[in-house]
Amino acid sequence: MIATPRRFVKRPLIPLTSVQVARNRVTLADVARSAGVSTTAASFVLSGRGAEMRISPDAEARVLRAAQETGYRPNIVSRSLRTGTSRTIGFVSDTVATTPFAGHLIWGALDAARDREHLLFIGETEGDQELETQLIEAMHDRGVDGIVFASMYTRELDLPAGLTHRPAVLLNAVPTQPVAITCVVPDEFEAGRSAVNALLRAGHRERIAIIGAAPPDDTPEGSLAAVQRLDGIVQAMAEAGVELADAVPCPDWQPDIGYEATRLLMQRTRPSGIVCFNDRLALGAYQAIAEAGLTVPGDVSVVSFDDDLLATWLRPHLTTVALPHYELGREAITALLDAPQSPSGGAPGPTIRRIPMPLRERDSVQQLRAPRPSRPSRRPLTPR
Amino acid sequence: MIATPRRFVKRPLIPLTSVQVARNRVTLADVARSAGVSTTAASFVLSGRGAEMRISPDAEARVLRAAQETGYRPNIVSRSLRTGTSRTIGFVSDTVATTPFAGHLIWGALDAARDREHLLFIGETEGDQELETQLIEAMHDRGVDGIVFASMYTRELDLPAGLTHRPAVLLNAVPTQPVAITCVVPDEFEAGRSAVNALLRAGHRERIAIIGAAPPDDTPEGSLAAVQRLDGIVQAMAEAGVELADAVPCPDWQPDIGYEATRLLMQRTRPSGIVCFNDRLALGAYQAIAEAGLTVPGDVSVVSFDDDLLATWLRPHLTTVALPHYELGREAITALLDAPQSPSGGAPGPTIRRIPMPLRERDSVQQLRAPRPSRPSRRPLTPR
DNA sequence: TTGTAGGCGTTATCAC
DNA sequence: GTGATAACGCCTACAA
Repeated sequence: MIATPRRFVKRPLIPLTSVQVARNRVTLADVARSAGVSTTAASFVLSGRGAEMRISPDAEARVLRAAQETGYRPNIVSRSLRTGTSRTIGFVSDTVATTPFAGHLIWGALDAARDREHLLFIGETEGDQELETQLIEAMHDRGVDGIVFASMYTRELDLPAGLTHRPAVLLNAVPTQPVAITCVVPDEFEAGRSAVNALLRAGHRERIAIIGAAPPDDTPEGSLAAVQRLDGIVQAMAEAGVELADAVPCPDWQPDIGYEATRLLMQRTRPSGIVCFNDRLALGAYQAIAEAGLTVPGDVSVVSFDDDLLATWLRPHLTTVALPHYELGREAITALLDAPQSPSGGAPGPTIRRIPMPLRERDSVQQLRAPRPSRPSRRPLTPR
Repeated sequence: MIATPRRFVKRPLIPLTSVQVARNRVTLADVARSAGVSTTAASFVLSGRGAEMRISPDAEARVLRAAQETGYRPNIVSRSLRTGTSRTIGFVSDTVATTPFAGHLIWGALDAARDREHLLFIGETEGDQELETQLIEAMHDRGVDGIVFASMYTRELDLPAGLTHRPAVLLNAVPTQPVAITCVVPDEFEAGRSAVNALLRAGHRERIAIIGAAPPDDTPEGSLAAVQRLDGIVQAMAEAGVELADAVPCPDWQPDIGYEATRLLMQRTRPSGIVCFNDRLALGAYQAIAEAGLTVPGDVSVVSFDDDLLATWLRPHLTTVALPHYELGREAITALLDAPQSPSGGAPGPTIRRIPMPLRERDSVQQLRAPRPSRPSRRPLTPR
């Protein structure tokens, strides 16, 4: 009665409903029966606590074998009902489609989730506040262990209802309210410094211009990226003792706007180096520069932000400061799963984790003269 | 004992585990208690079958009000355990990140799912067969109602294990095996016809060349899109009685390849119209044409496929046949949810739903002379 | 060392 | 017309 693995023996007849779902999965009870032990024993063995519970090695082996042979997989739905944990995370963002970035954000999140044996629900809100709440509720209805709430461009946002009750992480965003929540954002300020520094290091000092925003604070509405990139640029230039030659603010960062802005720039200051606030603007800049009969980087050097796919499609390849979307996605999931259970675990404000934005040096910056002996870089002393 | 809504009355003390999850949701029992009826009655009312079960109007009203007031939301996990349906769908694709298209595919799927009150699990396989199986199993462990298995470019694929047991739909792919499964794919063949026809309609007849594949069958490995676009192009030209002037096959459809291919073309045949097999190739073509001191569309007209974001970034805007990613995503979910329950519901082979690829006419095609009086277009008589 | 039993929240059966 | 009651699959306190 012990040795013979009797699979699928008389399962109790269940009253079939008119439309009965096919349930042909192997259950824990099946495994236990097949191994000749109780479901309790089987449960302990399969959760790795067989030794702890002092199950006999023989019984343990039988359970393991039975599970193997029957291809048993635990039903996470029922486990979730019992334990309240579903190995499932909700990923809600304002956009998954319009920007190619979204893919990498999700990619990183998926990878991190997979490492921890979690699955991801995806939801898109298109910025609709009611939809945000609905999605978050729908996910909680399905027992998610936590939610990552993501924005596609770095910004401040009002925390949607339902996020605060259970574990949550903000991705690419910080809350307007002073709530205790973990935020994962790219380090846009350092990125601003990196971008101009690429130009400064190559010897550009005279005619550096920027496209996308203008000091002190002419930036696209609500874009934290714009503000912080600008801050970084301004600070790095001040440190180097270099004047900003020109700046064209842009309401929207699209190629045609970059094109017009650059035409304006070429008439006004004819810069030798341009920092574009993203790669699309840079595409427009390339077009305008070519149209003026000039070349990149021979006549004009161009640096940019984002490291869009576009950056390596352009000729010459564009030097740009990358948004580390993959890392951002990863970090958000990691932070969520590693978070202490209590949301009230510390200071009464957000915990902000800044992810570095690496400079991708390519072919759009002209080396003007031998690099100056680098003096020890003076990093800012004031906290941001 | 009836009228007073007593919420949160003595819930039975449950033995707390060491780490007990906070369960502060309102349950059906809470609602029933609050309305002074049994959970059965409450269940029937809330599932809209109150009348059918002849619940008194008064009781029904009380239940509805109690649910409203307490903000009751059904726990889908437990419902799923009981009924086997989770209002959840798995979306597994080989890539969500590398191509911007993926976003629109997912977008359409999300929208369709939301219309039907379903949530989407997302998974990425990177083409790894073991990962495919793991993901599909992980989703079934969580009780998904079905799975959409998506490819990012149209192709044939081996059906991964675990897909056939429960409802599934193939997106952007057809199975190599003759299994009964619904497939949703873009109509690449008609797209091929549309592309050349845009050129032919504009009066181009002499020097039409193509970049990306060459007749009869020099196409990138495994790409159904390449084969079918080529077929469509060849057929449309044959119908119009026009010879193909030149063709450059490309192993990979990237900008630099398009650039080189176009340079070759300009030396060899100096075409007046080029059909590029995707927009990235077209970007390369633009670059090569400009470098040769020629203009689009003045000297060379360009048509393409995909309607990448790129298409409207280029100057002039690119005429291209769009991949309807949003529609594809929508259709896959719709097909999945509308599918008859039995997988063995018909012919022993895939059911293929072809989604039209619309031509986006923009500024890269030059009208050569007044359009010829269109003779009735001879559509193919042979089935594909 | 192993098994029994109860409960997670819902739905469905079947007596009253 | 309504309300116990059982069951979905899993986990675990507790009894044996």
